[in-house]
Amino acid sequence: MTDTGFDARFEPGQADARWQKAWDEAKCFVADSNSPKPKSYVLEMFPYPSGRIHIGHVRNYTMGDVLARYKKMRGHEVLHPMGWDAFGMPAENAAMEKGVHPGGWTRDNIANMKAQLKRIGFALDWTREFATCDPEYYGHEQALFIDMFKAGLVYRKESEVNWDPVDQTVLANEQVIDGKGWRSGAQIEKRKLSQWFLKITDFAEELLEGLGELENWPDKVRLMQENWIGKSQGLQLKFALSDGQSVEVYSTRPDTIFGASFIAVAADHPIAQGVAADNSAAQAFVEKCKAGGTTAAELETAEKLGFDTGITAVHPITGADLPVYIANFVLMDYGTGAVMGVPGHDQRDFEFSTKYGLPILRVVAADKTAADAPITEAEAGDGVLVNSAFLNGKTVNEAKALIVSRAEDENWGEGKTVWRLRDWGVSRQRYWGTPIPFIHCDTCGVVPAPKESLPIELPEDVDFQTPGNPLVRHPTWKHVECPSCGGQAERETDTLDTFTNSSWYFLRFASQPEDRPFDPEEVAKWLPVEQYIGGIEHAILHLLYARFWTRALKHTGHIDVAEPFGSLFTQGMVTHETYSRSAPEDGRISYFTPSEVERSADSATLKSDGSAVDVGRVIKMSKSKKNVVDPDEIIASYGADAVRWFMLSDSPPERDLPWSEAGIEGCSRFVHRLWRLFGQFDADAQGRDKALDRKTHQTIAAVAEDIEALSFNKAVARLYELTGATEKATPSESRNEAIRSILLMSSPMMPHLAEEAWSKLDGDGLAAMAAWPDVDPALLVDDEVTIAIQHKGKLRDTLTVAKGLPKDQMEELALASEKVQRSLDGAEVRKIIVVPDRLVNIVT
RNA sequence: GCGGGCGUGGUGGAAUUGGUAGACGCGCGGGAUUCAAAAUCCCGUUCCGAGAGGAGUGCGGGUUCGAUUCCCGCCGCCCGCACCA
Repeated sequence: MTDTGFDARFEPGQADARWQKAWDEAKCFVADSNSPKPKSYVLEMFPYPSGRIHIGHVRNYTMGDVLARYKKMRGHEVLHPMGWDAFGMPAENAAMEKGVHPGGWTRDNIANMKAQLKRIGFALDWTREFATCDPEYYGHEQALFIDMFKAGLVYRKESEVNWDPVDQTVLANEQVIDGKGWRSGAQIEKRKLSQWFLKITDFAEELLEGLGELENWPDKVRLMQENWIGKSQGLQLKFALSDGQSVEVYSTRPDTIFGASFIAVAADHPIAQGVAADNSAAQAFVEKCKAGGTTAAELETAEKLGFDTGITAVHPITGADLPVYIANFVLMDYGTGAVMGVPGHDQRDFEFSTKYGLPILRVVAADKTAADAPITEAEAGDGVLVNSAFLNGKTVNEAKALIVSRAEDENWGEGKTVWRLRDWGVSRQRYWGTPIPFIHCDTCGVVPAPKESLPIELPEDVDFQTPGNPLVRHPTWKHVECPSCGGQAERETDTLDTFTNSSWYFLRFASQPEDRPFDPEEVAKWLPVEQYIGGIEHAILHLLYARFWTRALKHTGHIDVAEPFGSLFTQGMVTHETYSRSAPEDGRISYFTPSEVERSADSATLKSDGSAVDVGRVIKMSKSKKNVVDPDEIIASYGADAVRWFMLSDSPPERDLPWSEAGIEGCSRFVHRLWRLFGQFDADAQGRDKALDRKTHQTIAAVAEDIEALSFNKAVARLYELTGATEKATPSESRNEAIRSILLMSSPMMPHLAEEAWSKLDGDGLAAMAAWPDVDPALLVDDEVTIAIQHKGKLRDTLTVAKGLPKDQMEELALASEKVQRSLDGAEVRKIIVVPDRLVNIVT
């Protein structure tokens, strides 16, 4: 055997850094938009610079990296960029807790995390890196925001926030715990502020329609967005009130109008406000509704409460009087802020009616004879109308249409399309975000900042020792001349929701001119993103906002792309079991990190004292439960390739990946096993090995398919199989070809190992630039197949037969089987089902 | 509460479109090598059963010659719910 110069062991400690440097120097991963090659834009959701790369990031970026490297091997010009979603609350929290500046804290974090990413060997085009907190980025965002304003997509309106009366500050939903401020513990109030909104509802129809074209998005994400947009057809109808006014309600079930037993309005509905003005009990109830959380989840899980206003509404058909309630579960933002309560056929209305003793009527039943069946829970299903005068016997859909046309004829209501989607409130009363580029002038009103004045940069000299927004307190920052009249005016002190930063960053990656947000021609070259990868937690908000911005920018003439992400993949979380002990005195639980614990197959002990700890469930890694592993530590122990391989193996990428020490060790063993196999390349070997050739080519085709489908776990399993088969084979040209193919196929996944072996085997240039191995189609098909012989649906025997064997011969062979005859035991054969190349099922 | 998803050995999972359940990895058991260990290699490993055979994909039903796959009803866990990113 020729000496290939392989060292006894692969040393990731030395090889990793060496090859990372080589890729940098060769500018391997810098994307060239002028290249004639087909273009692939591979993008993973960029991270928030929290300080350390999390193992979940590693998984996300490894998947993208494999695809990017694979595409390159297939001859594509690949854009695989990275940047930082750098605005957000954690930086302000750090500023408050540690007295550091949010900007400095963020930039330090970015430097650390970038170094971590580099150590994993990602094929990223770092020349396009930016952070959203760079004035060069958010200045362009300000310009885009002004353009949207000019296009009529931006407006201001009153909207509620969580107000902490002690800290005198606005809190995010996650900072409100059980209705109390997270720091102050004070009862949170809802307070109305004038805030900025983007008219995403103008695009509701388009965003809904567009989902139909996103064939390479997971169905679940499309469905979630569809439900979120929530298009519904219903009836908006007017009820005359006993106090001489009227109330408009919206219902998606107008067919159940004969079952209405009350009207309910939101606490901030004008009718509720009117009643509260001169009724202290009503006032108290409205106040009560204002306390507590603003989130939909809280509203809907809260006990359904109502206040009887004493006003009654006249049923437009029966003329009956219905009581009007103020209710805590009615949302002012949806429909008209008032509903008709039909307890028989809506669960919330049912609970409400049960509580307040209101009549519960059946107006829909399975059939006419069930008209008087008692109602024990709300029945929202289909059926025929009963107890409903002229609607009796009609189906739900027929009844809906009849009621709408009658309402329109008689002029008390009209059919209407209503969307659940609300306009996007982008105002944040915080420092660390994009300043909203507007100026408030007493004379001219709210005017956009001149484009020449952009970027409007955040002031550096701010203090976080006093609660509230530092931009408001800053001595000079907000004072400016009105661009319109030149008089004294003030800057807007609200900043933009950080979701706006992530709504167009993928365009900035595609091109980065200084004087414009992006170059439309470059955008046209790269967009849509060929493969976007990120967490399922972004299924609705981020992805919908990014789709909206893209469409809005098309509308304003900036670009000619409607959908930013051609193909979407949502990956699962990385999980780990937890280690804890509860203190005997007070039962307080303290958690331990995996590195503090010695874990064997059936026990877990704390390294420091050698006694047992409790092993908890496998859950998402979180700092509070300490079930985290640090990428740096494991890379130092096992090398980048073992970590990358672990990220790809076993668990399907869309599912959660449980981290385990044993698993990473297994991966590390495989890295070294491959190294040994690569070292067995024998330049003097002669002859072909037909079976191995077939296996090699089948694997190349299958791995390519798996990578393109992002089924990395399957690609990994196939590489294990081929590795096993190759190890067992005797030296031959075929075996050398198998080794070379394994090397190239493993290159996107374990690039450092591949590069090291490639150089030893005198490969041309860098493995990262090599081509994917070719497949001989003739070797893909087997000429024999194993078929199953079943009797009564149970497996009795298997036979190896020539592929494409005619049905009657398969049947004959099946009946000839001794095992089958024993199972049949002389029973009469009634039917034989034959599936070519698969099975024969004998029915007796 | 509402919307969406997931559930297969000790364990992560595989299984064309309804067609041999458990590929491949981890762990575990046995063996080889070694002064010894590490590393490596070989064999075995769903459960019950000596075997023949039987049972088995969260639970309970259904459709089918045949169901992990399709349908209905439950249970458990996870994600989102508009100011976390």
